[in-house]
Order: sequence, then structure tokens, then C-alpha cells
Amino acid sequence: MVSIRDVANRASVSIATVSATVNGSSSVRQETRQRVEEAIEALGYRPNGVARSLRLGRTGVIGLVVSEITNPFFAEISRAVEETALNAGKVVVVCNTDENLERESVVLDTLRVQRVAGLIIAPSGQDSEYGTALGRRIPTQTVVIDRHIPHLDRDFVGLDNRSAGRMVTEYLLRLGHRRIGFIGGREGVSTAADRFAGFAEALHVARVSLDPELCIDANYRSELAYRAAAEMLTRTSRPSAIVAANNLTTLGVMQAVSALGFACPADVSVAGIDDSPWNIALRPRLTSVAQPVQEIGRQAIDWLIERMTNSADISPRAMQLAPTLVVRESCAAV
Amino acid sequence: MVSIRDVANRASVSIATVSATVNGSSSVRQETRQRVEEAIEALGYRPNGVARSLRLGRTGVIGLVVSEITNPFFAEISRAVEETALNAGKVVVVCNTDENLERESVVLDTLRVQRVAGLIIAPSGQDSEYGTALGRRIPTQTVVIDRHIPHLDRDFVGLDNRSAGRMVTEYLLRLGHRRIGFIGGREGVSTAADRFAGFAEALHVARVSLDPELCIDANYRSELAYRAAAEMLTRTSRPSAIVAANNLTTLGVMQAVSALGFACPADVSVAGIDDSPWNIALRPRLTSVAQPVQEIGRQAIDWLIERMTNSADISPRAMQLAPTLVVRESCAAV
DNA sequence: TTGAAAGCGCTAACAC
DNA sequence: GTGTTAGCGCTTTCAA
Repeated sequence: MVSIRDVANRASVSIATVSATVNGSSSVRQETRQRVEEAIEALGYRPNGVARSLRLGRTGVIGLVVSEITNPFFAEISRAVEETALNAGKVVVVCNTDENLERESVVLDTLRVQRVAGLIIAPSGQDSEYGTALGRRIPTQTVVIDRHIPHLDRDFVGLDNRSAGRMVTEYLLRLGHRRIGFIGGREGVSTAADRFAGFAEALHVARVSLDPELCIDANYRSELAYRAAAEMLTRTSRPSAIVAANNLTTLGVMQAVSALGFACPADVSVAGIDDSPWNIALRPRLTSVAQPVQEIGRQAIDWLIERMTNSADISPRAMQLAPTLVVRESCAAV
Repeated sequence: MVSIRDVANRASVSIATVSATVNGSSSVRQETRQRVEEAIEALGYRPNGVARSLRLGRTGVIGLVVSEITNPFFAEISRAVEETALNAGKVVVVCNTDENLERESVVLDTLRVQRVAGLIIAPSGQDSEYGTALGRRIPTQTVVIDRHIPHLDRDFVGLDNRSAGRMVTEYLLRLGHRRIGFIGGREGVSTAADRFAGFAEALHVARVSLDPELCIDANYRSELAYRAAAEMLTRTSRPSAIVAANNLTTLGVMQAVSALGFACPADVSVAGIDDSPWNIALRPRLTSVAQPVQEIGRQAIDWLIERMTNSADISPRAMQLAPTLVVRESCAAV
């Protein structure tokens, strides 16, 4: 591997001059600069980022820890984050924890050893005890996304989940539905709780009573959603509409509806929270509340870069981005 | 940041002893080791990976360059790669190029500056000129996946695309189909060419003539596939079955079929190459040839780690993994 | 405008 | 068993 010294030798200058040239210092004579650049070109020299990081005490590498890389939501987030970061000359290390606290722990430790300069994390835990512990293990330069964790004092960017829950429900109410089922997410997780709260709120405002039998948590998994929906739909007084808490549960619900021989939306309306580009071939086309995925990713990286550059300690901020109702064909008026 | 020196001071030993302890050298007395470990614990010391990398001349960081992170295929690949790597104590930097050669270039350069120890890349280019150029820019410790590039002398792991094309087609032929449409991938790309070759081969063996009007490339995009399928299906002598070249094109085809009011599989059978977990709610359930995604990812990382450890220069190997036909409900006998 | 030299945190060869 | 020390490739004073 060719080092700065080789370039210096070839250009007959000192390594300091090479360094100055590479870093665009203005105090290098034009002629010298040219000699150095020729040498760099001839030797195919690329500065050693590791050495530079050691010297500088910082790396410019950003860690992005997601809890489920196979979910289009996080895939899209990482795409947005990476694009912005690359434009700012930073590398992003994407790590996947598969919602596994132990893996999250290993990943964070490795990231720490590698001295990443900043972190964007979609946490896998949920309660305040976890929040306190996590807070001790991650740098100040961290932005938390998606799931809000109590006692975790960091910037936060996510969906306004309560609004999301409210919006789908209000839409269904407007269509005349009164018995609305809710296939929920994971118990104890903020996104799930908020989406449900929005659902309950909308019912309450419309003076429609909430039937606990019609609210089942499915841990954000499609198989559980399938079973939950099947259970609801085989009851004597089945719901006329179902809200599914995320993209995976929505698929489970759609499956259950068709497996039981119901027509959607003629027999049951289905509305999802969280859209997915992979739903394009679903029939009927899915009505759902979409997250502003790009915006979440971009806001997170913007805040992070801000924290990484202005060492000034800004106090933690939180941003809940508004969802968008995308009306397609899976909901009908009663 | 607490350094090795702080630990040494606190434990009243030299930094060499701390290093030996951390790296599990057996020549540290039990009692000393314990003192050091206590100091590490008390100070919350984590070795500086950057310094270690500089000293060692290698980083242990693996770069994974994918061309489309939002495609479940690559998301799943990165999941498999990362899991294995993490177990081997290595970090994976996932970078996405969005099939953009310029971005690929930037990414590779950054990875080079960061001195990644090894690379797994799903290339965005295709021809031999690109292959030669790419070969000069990536380390010997590289495994190429998915798309085979001429003149690129590196380990390669991918699907046996020809078999995949043959398998779906044979299946359709067995069901009695004779007019079979093919919605292809991107012109010039090995996977697309091979899948088509398999298709043509199967027809040839069955003595069914290949109608060029029934073979349209859709660049692996769903919108183009939609249009191509729509065009085919509105012709006077429409195909009784359609093969779609990947997960995205398959969705486009399914959309077109239903948009034109055809029933699948009653009117037209549809079979895909490359499955996706996001298809679970598709009706009819999709018959397709699945890639052994996990195996591809694992084989790639295994070969890579082998190259990274045995500096011995093994000559480039290639592995084409067998696809699996998953019969569901989107194909019917004529 | 350029160069000499210190030092970032670590490992490993060698001395004790 | 443990300590001393050189040096990985770079940036950054400071001196010339």
C-alpha cells in the first residue's frame, strides 16, 4: 500500500507538503502542488483513513442500527440516510439487530470499538430501564428513530403515530363503519401504543364504543395478524372494517380475509398503517396511512451531522412527522 | 476517551501487560490479569479499534456493496452476511449504489480510503470493459455476487440463472402451455441473459418455437413489466402463460393481468423467477423459482473470510447455486 | 512556502 | 511475567 511517504519521495517534498496538498491548504505553491498531484496520480495513492482518524481522534463514520433490515421501512430509511451522508462525504455502517437485544448489544459494542463518530438507532428495546441503560452505551452524537424510548435523552425522529392511528380510523368512521377491529403491534412499544391510542381517540370522539374483543395485538408479525384477524372474522358479530398496525400485520390481515372467503372491501374493509412499495400488486389495492420515510431518514441524518460538527451541546429535540392517508380500494362504505 | 495508558496506570502495570490481557495472551499471571480487568471495568475501557487497525495494518471491516438495498433479495443477503460476519467478530459496512455507476465509484473510493479488509459486491455495471476497470479498483479480497461480470477475476457466487429460467419454463410446458411470454430483465446483464437462455433452452428441448414478439425486456422494473405484459395480453394471439424475470417484474405482470380483467391462472398463468417474502398476500399465491438467498450470502462471506485469513492466493472460484421451484397457485394447466 | 518532529493508541519484538 | 520501546500513516505546530 502506497503511503504519504512514497508520494513525498517521488515528488521530492516532505510529507507535510503532501498532507497540505491533499487537504487543500492554500499555502502550497502551484508548481509544488502540481508535482505532488502527479506523484499521487502515478502511484495511485489514497490517504489512509485509519491513520487520519487516529490522528484526528474522530472517524467520520456513521453507524446506522436498524432493527429489521428486511422491512422496506428500514431499507428505505437506510437508503435515504446513506444518500445524504455520502453527499456529506461520510460513510454509513448499517447494522441489523433483528429486534434482538443481545445482537444490539454486540453491534453497539463493535461500533464503539470502531469509534464511529455518530449513531442513528432504531432501538430494539422499549421500557425506561432499557432506555437508561442504552443511554449509557451510546454517544451523545446519536439520533433515535422510529420507536421512542423513555429515559433516553437523545434527539428523536419518528412518525406521529397517534395521528396515524386517528387518521385511518376517522376515514373508516366517515365511511360509516362502527364495528372496527384493530390488529395491534407489539405490547409496550411506543409506536404500537400510540397507534392504538389514535384509534381509540377517534372512536371516542365519534362516540363509538371500543370493543376490547376487537383489539388484538399481533406483535407486528404477519402470522399473528393472520390468526387475530381470522379469530375476529369468525365471531358472530364480526367487524365491518379492520385497521392493521403496520405493513406486516396488514399482509396477514389481507391473507386471513381472503382465506376465509370474504371479499375485500365488499364484506370487510381493511386499512393499514405504514405502506410498502411491495404492495403494488395486492388486490384490492391497499388503503393505508403512509410514513414519510425519506423525511424521517433525512431529518435524522441532518440532526446527526449537526451534532457531529457543532460540538455545541444542543439539548435533545424530538420531531414527529405527519403521516399521509393514501386512499386506494380496500375500504368501502357500509 | 479512556486509553490503554489509563488502564495501565490504574492497574499499576505497563501498557504492554494491558494489551496482553485484552488480547488473551496466556503469559499474564492470573492475579495481574484480574487487576487489569478490574481497572478496565472500573474505567469502562474499550480498546481503540482505529489505533489497533493502524498498527495491525488491517481493519477487520468488511464492505458489502449492494445495488438496490430496497430489494428484499439484497436486504436478505445483507442480513445473512452480517450475521455470519458478526459471529466471526467482524463489522460489515453496507453501502447501496442504487444501480448507479457514479455512486458505486464514490462508494468504492470511500471504502478504499477506510481500508476495508474485504469486499462483497453486487456490481452495477455489466460489460467486460467495466469488469476490467472494476478489477483494478477493488482488493484481491473480494467476492462478487449476483451478477457475473466478464474480465473480473474474483470469486463469484450467484444463482444458477440458466437453470432457473429452464425450471419455470419446463414447469409451464408440463402444464401444457405452448405460447409462453417472457418479461425479461436488463439487457446485457448476465442474470437476465442467463434466465432468458434457460427459457429458450427449455422451449427448444420441447420443440416449441420461440416467438420473439413474446419476449420483452423490462429492465427488471415493475412499471416496464406492466407495460410489456399489457402489450402482450392485448395482442390477438396472447400467451397462455408468462414468465417474469425477477420479483419486481413479477409484480408488474400481476398488476397488468388484473388490470386488463384477466383471471390468473384461469386466463393466464404467471410464474416468477426470484421470490419475495412480501408476496405472501398476493392472490393467487405466486408460483416461482426461488433463489437460495441465505446460501448465497453465507457462501460469499465464507469465501471472503477465507481469503482474508489465508493470505495464500487461491485462484478465483465460481459457484452457481441451484434454484428451487415453489409451486403455488398462479399457474394452471391449459 | 516548505520541512522537521511530536504524537494519536495500539501491538510485538526484545530485554530484563 | 512484565516492561521498554519502535513504529503503523497521518496532521499539525513551529522553525527555517
